[in-house]
Amino acid sequence: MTSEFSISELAREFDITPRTIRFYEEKGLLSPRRNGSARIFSAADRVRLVLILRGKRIGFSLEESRDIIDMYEPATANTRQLETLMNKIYEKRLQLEQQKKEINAMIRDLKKTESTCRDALLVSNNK
Amino acid sequence: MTSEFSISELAREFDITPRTIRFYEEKGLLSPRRNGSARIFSAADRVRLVLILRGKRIGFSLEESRDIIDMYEPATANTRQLETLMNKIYEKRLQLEQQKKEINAMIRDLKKTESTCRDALLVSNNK
DNA sequence: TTCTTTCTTTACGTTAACGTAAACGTAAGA
DNA sequence: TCTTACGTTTACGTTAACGTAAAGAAAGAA
Repeated sequence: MTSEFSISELAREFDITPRTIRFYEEKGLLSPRRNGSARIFSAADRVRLVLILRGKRIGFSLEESRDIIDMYEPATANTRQLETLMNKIYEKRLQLEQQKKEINAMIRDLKKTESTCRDALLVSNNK
Repeated sequence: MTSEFSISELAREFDITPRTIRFYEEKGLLSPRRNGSARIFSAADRVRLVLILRGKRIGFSLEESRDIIDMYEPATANTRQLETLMNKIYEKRLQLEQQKKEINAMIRDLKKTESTCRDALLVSNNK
């Protein structure tokens, strides 16, 4: 019950095509185990896919997502590597905070427009 | 002092190329006034450009940004149009809220990794 | 007047992120 | 045994979002 998946299982679950998954592997974002020539995806592979798709929704390129995902697994790094990694993580967090601000600004503007619309509707209904 | 701008002025201010601005016009996101053949950008044009660039940072395509920006100017719409517009705005807001959640999730994960790094550094320094 | 700057249009090139199709292997079911 | 389903690799096609270069107009400085 070590949960493994075929390429089409994952494709179906996340509503993407097998081609997309193969493309991610081609770009070094995934490296599933093989059974002969067939790909076998572990639970960890699945998690990576989830992170890739999340990155997409946030607006990251595949390269950015790969960089971020690689941060999640420091593995066996020395002190120097750990320090530069922490800096990278900090930078990414700043970037994400910035994106949140932009999103909030856009939401605020949309709310304003929405209330303007509502007012216009009230006027046209009460006249 | 009705603040107008040339194409290169805007390009410099936002650190993009004139080509990019022309491209946005080509795609219907901008429609600056003309003096002969030269483009003259109003303050309103500049605001639209700001919104386009903000959309990019959030991860929107130019088409999405155009749709959103068009929402900002209901102009002279009838009741039916206003209602569908409000629905669109609502949808976009939901999408943005969702993006915020994804960003928060990513920040949370990065924080976890960061503290893991910090722990590793402490160990290697104190041993 | 010639040079430099800034603008224009037209058009072909480039990168990312896949789509699509060809050509083939393999295993299960009618 | 034939078909259907799923898998593979290879390779060319497509769209978005510009980059880049060519060729020329207009305007100001030396």
